[in-house]
Parts: sequence; C-alpha cells; structure tokens
Amino acid sequence: MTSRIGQPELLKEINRAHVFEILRRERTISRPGLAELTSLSRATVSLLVDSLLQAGIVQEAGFGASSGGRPPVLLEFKPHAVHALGARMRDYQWSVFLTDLDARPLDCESIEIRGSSAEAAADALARAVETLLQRNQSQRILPALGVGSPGLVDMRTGVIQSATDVGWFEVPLKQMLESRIGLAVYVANRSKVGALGERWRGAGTGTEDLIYISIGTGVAAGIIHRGELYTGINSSAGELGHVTIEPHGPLCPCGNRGCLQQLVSDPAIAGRARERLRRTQQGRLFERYGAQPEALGAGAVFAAAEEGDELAVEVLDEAAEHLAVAIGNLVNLFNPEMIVLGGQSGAGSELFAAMLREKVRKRAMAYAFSAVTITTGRLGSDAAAVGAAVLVLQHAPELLFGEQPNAVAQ
Amino acid sequence: MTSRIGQPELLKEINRAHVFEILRRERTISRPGLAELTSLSRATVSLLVDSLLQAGIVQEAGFGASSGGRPPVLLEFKPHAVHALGARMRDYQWSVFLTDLDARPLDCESIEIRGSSAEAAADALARAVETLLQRNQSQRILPALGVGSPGLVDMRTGVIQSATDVGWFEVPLKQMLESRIGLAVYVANRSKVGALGERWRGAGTGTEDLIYISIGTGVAAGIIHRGELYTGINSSAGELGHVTIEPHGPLCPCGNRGCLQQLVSDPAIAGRARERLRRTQQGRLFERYGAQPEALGAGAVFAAAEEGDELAVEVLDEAAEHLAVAIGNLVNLFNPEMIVLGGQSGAGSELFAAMLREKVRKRAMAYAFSAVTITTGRLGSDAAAVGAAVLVLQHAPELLFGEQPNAVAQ
DNA sequence: TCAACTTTTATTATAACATTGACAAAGTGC
DNA sequence: GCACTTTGTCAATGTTATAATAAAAGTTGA
Repeated sequence: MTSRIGQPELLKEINRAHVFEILRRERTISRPGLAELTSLSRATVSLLVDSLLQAGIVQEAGFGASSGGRPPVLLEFKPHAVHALGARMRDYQWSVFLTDLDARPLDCESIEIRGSSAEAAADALARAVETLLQRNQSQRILPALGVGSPGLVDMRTGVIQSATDVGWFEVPLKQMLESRIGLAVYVANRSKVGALGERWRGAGTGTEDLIYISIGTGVAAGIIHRGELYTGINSSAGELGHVTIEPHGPLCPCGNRGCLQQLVSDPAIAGRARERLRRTQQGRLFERYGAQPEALGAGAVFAAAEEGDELAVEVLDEAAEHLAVAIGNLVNLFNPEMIVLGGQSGAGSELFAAMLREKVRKRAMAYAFSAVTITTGRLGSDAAAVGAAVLVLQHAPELLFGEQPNAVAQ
Repeated sequence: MTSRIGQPELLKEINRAHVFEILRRERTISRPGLAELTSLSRATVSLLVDSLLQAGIVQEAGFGASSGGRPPVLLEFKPHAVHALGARMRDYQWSVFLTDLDARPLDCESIEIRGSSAEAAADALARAVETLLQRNQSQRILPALGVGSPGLVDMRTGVIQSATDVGWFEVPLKQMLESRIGLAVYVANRSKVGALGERWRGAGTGTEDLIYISIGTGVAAGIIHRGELYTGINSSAGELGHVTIEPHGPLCPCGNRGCLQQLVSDPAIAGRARERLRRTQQGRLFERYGAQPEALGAGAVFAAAEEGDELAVEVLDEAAEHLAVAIGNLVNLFNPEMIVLGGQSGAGSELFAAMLREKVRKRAMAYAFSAVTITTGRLGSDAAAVGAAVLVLQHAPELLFGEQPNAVAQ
C-alpha cells in the first residue's frame, strides 16, 4: 500500500494512461484532438503516441477533415493488438475467455473440474489456459490471468478465505496458479469481477459509481466507486447476501436471522414456488411440475412469470419486495449512479427490474433515488469472465510498458 | 472531475505532500530519516524541506544522536505555524473553531442564529468568523472555511439540497458565505465532517477505512474509504437514518416504513422510555420524570442506564438491537476497519458500544466482523467542527504552496 | 592524541519529462 | 496566386529527481 512516489517516469505513465484511455473511448482521433482532451502540448502527445504506435496499440489511418489548415493524421485504436485472459468458476467448471483490449470475448475454453478439491480446480484451470494459449499462439497476450472465484477472496494475497458452497478454506489460489502457469494471477470474488465486466462492456459503460448484484445460489454485490472496485479492508465488502432484511426472519447458516439470501436467491425462490404449488394445486406451473416439484428451479419461475403465470408473478413479487429493501439500503448508503442486476436464472430480466424499480422507489430516499438507474446486466453469465479479463486489462499499461516490455507472451 | 495531468510540478506536489504527512505524523525527524521513509533521495528531501522551512511549517531544532558519523539536524513540525477555520451548525447555533495544523481546537466562537432563514444563518456565521479572525489577527490562517451543515449537501456545488429539520431547500450556502467573507468555503454534511474529525484527531487516527455514526435528532453516517470521504454520485452516501430495519415498521416522514431513525434516535429513545414509564409506573426514572414525562430526553435515559436503571437499560437494549442490524449491514457491505459511535446525548458511550459489539457479532459475517473495531468517538460534540476544519486542512498544501502563496490571511 | 572511518549536508552534473517557440509541410479561402 | 490556418516535428528551455562528489562533523580504535 505504499503510495507511489513522484519520480519523473511517473509523469509519463500518468499521461500515457490518460492518452490510452481517451483513444480507447474515442476509437479514432487526431493528435491535436488528443492534445485538447488531455490538455497536454502537441509535442508531448506526439511522443506518447509514438510509444503507442511502437507497441502496436494504435495505427495511423488516413487523414481527417481540414479545419482550415493542414489536415490531421488520424489515429486508430487497435483493440486486437493485445489480448487478455479471464477465467470464471461456476458449478465446478471453469470458463476461460480470451478478450481483446476492449474486454470483448474472442475465444473461450471450458473445462470440468474432476473432484471438489482446490488442487483439482487449479490443475483444471491450468490445463484450460494452456489449451487456450496453444490455440491462439499467433496472438500477443498479456502475461497475466484474471480469476473470478467463488467465496471470500483476499485480493491482496489471492487467498480464498472461505468458499462454503465448494468447501474451500484458506486456499492460496493465486500462488497455486502462478506456480502452474507462468503468468501473474489476479484473483477476486465472482460478483466483484462481474461488476467490472458490466462496467467495461455491459450496462455500466461510462459509469463511475455502480453496484452489480448477482443472484444465483447466493446473492452478492460488486461495488465500483470512482471507476475502481470498492474492496474494504478485508476484500469482503459487498456481502449483500447476508444483509439482514427481516430481523426475526429464518435462520441462516451464517448464524444470523433474516439474511437476504434466505429470502431471495435461486433456491429460496424455487422453494417458495414449490410451497405455493402444494397449496394452490393449479396453474401452468402446477401442470408442469405438480408431479415432480423438486424439478422446479428458479429459472422456471422466472420463465413462467414472463408468460404471465400468476403464481410465479406472486412469488417474484414477494422476492422483489425483500430485495427492494436491500437495494433501497444500498441506494441510501452508497448513493450509486447505477444498479445492475445479474444472475443465471432470470434475476437479470427486465420484468424483475421493473418490479424492483417501483418497490425501491418507496424504500430509498428521493434524492438518492433520483440519481440512480436500476437496470439489467447486458453480459449475462459472461459478466464474471469478462470482468476477470478486466482485472488484467486494468494493469495493461504496466504490463505493456513496464520494466521488461518483452514479457508479453506471444 | 478532470483527473490531474502529469506536469513536472505534480511531482513536487506529490512528494511535498508526502514529506508533509510524515512530518506531521512523526513530529520530529531528520532529513535522512525522511529520505528513508519516503524512499526519495536525500538531495530531493533537502529541496522539499527547504520549501517547508520557508513556509515556516517546520523548523530546525538541534541535533539528533549520531549513529557513527555526523549527527543529523532534526526537523520539527510546527503545528501552530498556520491555522484553519471550521464551523458547525446545531440547534440554530454556529460554533466556529480555529484549529492548528493538527486540527486541534485553539479558539472558538459561537453565535445564535436569529430567525430560521438560511440568510440569517449565513449572516450569523459571517459575523462569528469575523469576530474570530479579529481576535486572532496575529495568526496566519488559511484563507478558507470548512462548514458542517445539517441536511443533504451537494459537496461539489456547496448547495444544501434539503435540511428538513431547519426547513431549508436548495440553499446555495457556499456561494452565500463566499460573498460575505473573503474565503473559499467547503460545505459538507455534519456527519460526514464528523467522520473526518474522528479520523484526524479522534478514535480513528491511523485508520484508512472507518464509518462514523452520529445519533441525535436523526441518524447519519460518514464513510471514509482509503482516507477519503466516500460521497457517492450525489454527495448523499451514508444516509443511515433511512435504512430499512423493520420492513413493516412504523411510517417515516420520508415515506418508507421501519427506517432506523424511527427506531433509534434521541426522540425515538426518549419516546420509548416515556411509553414504558407510563406502563411500569416505577423505578428511578419514574421518580424523577413520572410527573412530567415530556421533560424526559434521551440524555436522561443514557444517564440512568449508566447508573443501572433497569427500565433505561431495557430501552437501550432494544435500540441497540435495531442499530446492530444496521451496523451489521454496514460491516457486511463496507467491510470497514472501524466504526465510531458519536452523538450528543450518550450514544457515544462505552455502555452503548459494548451492547452493540455483542449484537453486531451475531448479525455480521464473521470474517468481516473480525476486521472491525467498534468504538466510541473521542471528540464528542466537537467532532463536526474539528472535521470541518479538516476540510480546509486537506487543501493545506494547495493553499500554502499554490499559485498565490500570499493569499494566506494574517 | 591522531588517523581512519561514517554519516550528514551541500553542491554540481546528469537524466527524464513537459513545454515553448520556431519552422516546414499541407491544406483553405479570397 | 497569396495570405492565412492547421499540423507535425525539432531544438531549446525549465522543472524535477537522481547520482556523484566534496566538505563538514562526529565516532572509533590503536
């Protein structure tokens, strides 16, 4: 945590990153255009652009329109010049994405984890990365891997403190992976990287303060503040699933009562729906699942609600009521610009978002609510893997222009 | 929000601020000592120290012990070299503090506001500042005023969006004050600056991630993340008072149900105590307030609980139960290093903090809870005014070494 | 006591960076 | 065709940090 000291190269780093960001955003722009947007001199911009040209990240592309003098040379951002790796784990399966500099997925390799040990998971991931690298030998790839892992992850050390659903405790995943593959590894919780993904390529592009909520087996949030992940002192900020919604509600394995996760999550939603099925004994869902209620999952409830099934809508309305309490609290406490809803089975649907908007309006303070947009994720289940690649892309300038510029794998 | 560009002076600014911070923390240190702590070269440190000597912020003070060679010249931080102004409003009264560079209060001027209009408040504050400046003519004072105001304040514009308890809406306080006194004005919400105060001079010294909770007429939180105020997109982050604790609880003027503020606040605590007095008709509190229950305030409840009064303890236990839900949520969501309790009437007492610790332990996740210290504020009602001065002190380097170094009032 | 060694301080030279101003190149517009 | 504008680059300049050096001031040990 030693804040960077002011050495002369720091200036170049800051300015180059600035120029890089603008190029990525604007896609094509002239040197004078960059000078104006950065408020750097034209000479400085020329120098910085030279290093970007050298790195192959931009290229000259014809001339722009003259504004009464010599027409400017246009510079074009080359997103495919360098690629990044991001991996996500779900249901004992890794998916590793290869993305371009915009975090756009280009290739993907998935692999099942044999066994439930962390060793097996690390082995599998190493193999998948290996395969993906083999298949893309011709590409320049940043020598790092971002990982979206389940559980509580200490981002500084890359140690998984606990991931209850897979039964891992104190797993030094970063270290395990770095010794298997020759890449720097950045590990973070799935929901946290999901937030990064939606911010870079999804619903939150252009937003600096957003909260991503992922609903699946559990519920968790990834918080982005001023464009950066909000981690807290322990990297455990954003544990939305264990926020208390009903102080006297049902007991949670965590020891608390009335945790959001016990009320709103795929199992909770499916459970409520099954319960109602037993009581009402009618409707479309009953026709399909009455015989084998255990087959009814949250996905089916969301799907039925989309088709107007009354029971399903009621179940979701109830869930939305609880979730709205939590989101209202988030709005009051974090005052975000945007809330992005994501999830595997339908929690990221517009139907659900619309329900939530109305209910959150009643819960949150008007002033904070007026500033927030509640919307659905655009990346679906890719959010985490894309975001994992973003963990790498955030370090792109260092990796590209750092001490050993030859460290880029190829 | 235009992020600073990398010009050569930026380096000096960064490094000087770094040296300044270390001097403030260490009080007395040699040049080589600074060089080691900053990892700057000795030559650079000498240059930077020269500018601090010139500004009068440090002075040479004898020699240190030799470690086998020429003994070093010791440098001493001079907290009284320059002073800062911070004001806080409460109960239609301003208190303006003059503090040193450590935010330690040296002088204070209080003034009642005649009438309830914002104009009257601005006039009164301008007069109080004037008086304080007159009385301290011989001092160097930074040409700025920090203000801790009630209500929702947009920190960028200095406009009070709404302060319901004093009936202000859309009040451009920053502008009103700047036109009355010739100083730059920084405005923020009372609880937010309270957090700054406790971090600089109170319970949170040395902490980078803390949440200050102030309990009075209402409840609000000030959040500090990586040493800086967390404001949110609208400067309205930290509205803890309107977090939902009981989804079906009592209606709040804000429109929501079960807001924390309706359950835990001075009026709520006093109200619950009065209610119980009517029912039980006995005990020490009844002896004193049975005849005129309307005279019973929250302060009396806290005082009685300290003396072991059963009824008072029960009332506070109930309040703590509710507050623990909110604090547990804060711990899960923000994962702070410390939570500081403050309040006018006893919410910042060790008795109450002890109650909360036990209850929060049951609510929050173990991993996040293990990282947090729940403690009482050390500044009491001074927290906000001290923190308001901190708003100025945060800008001290710019104010001292900025474009017009002569702008310092004297 | 004196010489060898250390540490501190100041000074000078050097390197990295951004800016300025000049100037040629390449257009526009009357 | 000529005056004017914009663009791209280069050399000169100023700022900052660092490295090297020398002088100053003390310690240590024979």
